[in-house]
Amino acid sequence: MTIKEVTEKFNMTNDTLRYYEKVGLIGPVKKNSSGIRDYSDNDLRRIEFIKCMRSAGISIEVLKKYVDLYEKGDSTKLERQHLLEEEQEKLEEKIKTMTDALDKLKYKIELYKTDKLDKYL
Amino acid sequence: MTIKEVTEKFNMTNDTLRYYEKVGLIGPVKKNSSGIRDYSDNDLRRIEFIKCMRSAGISIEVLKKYVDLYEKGDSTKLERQHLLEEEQEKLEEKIKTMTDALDKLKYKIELYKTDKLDKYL
DNA sequence: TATTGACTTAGACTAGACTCTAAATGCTAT
DNA sequence: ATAGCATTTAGAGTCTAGTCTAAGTCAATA
Repeated sequence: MTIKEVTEKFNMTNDTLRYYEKVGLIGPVKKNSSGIRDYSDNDLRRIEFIKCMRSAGISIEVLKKYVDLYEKGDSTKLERQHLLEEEQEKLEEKIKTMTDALDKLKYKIELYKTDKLDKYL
Repeated sequence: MTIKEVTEKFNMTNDTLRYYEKVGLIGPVKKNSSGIRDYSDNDLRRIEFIKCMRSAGISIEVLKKYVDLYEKGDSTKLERQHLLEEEQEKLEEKIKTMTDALDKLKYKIELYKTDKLDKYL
């Protein structure tokens, strides 16, 4: 699959794809005889995972660490699990923070709708 | 209230407080005869709101827009309401995105725990 | 009175994650 | 075979949201 097709499939730019490859999140992607990338199913699987985790705000640094552990083989399984568990906790906290903010936002909007706004921001 | 007390109350740095003031999110904060900031209750209320919205990822640009509308007076009420409603939608989407990612993360962790991990990242 | 520590400013710097540029090469359609 | 679009690289530039630095002022204390 060409880079163009990948960008369309996952709705991301080719710059981002090459950037992820450069920092080692994916690939190195196989290239054909004239040097053009040909993404494998495995590459696509990774990109999907990475994209999903990035959209949740997990940093490239953490993802890189996970990928590196994966590359080291089975002996890193437990460490990988712990890394994911830590990220799970962080993510749960973030969702909670955002849900709290959402509630406040909704409350404020309700004040606007019912014209019960006080004098404060 | 001094800047120090505010940083402690809201657990943020004085740099951030002065930065928010510089870009017009709060204040200008009243200063005493020797030029030192004395935050009012109103300032504190704003800081709390701003901090909460920032923690949910709402950009400084958007918050600045909201503050500017507020400063313009009652005639901007409807516009402010719409702005908040837009942010509410964005926030709900973000929370959904993150919840989806969290589910995938949990599933993956479950694979680790039950040793049912496949050969992929 | 001298020092210490909090506060002030303007402005430079940083981190993270892209995003863009330039220059070269490749592919495809006319 | 040539126009025109896609792809490649290395490396520079951008954006957001702070964070840090330097140089200075001020109040309280030893």
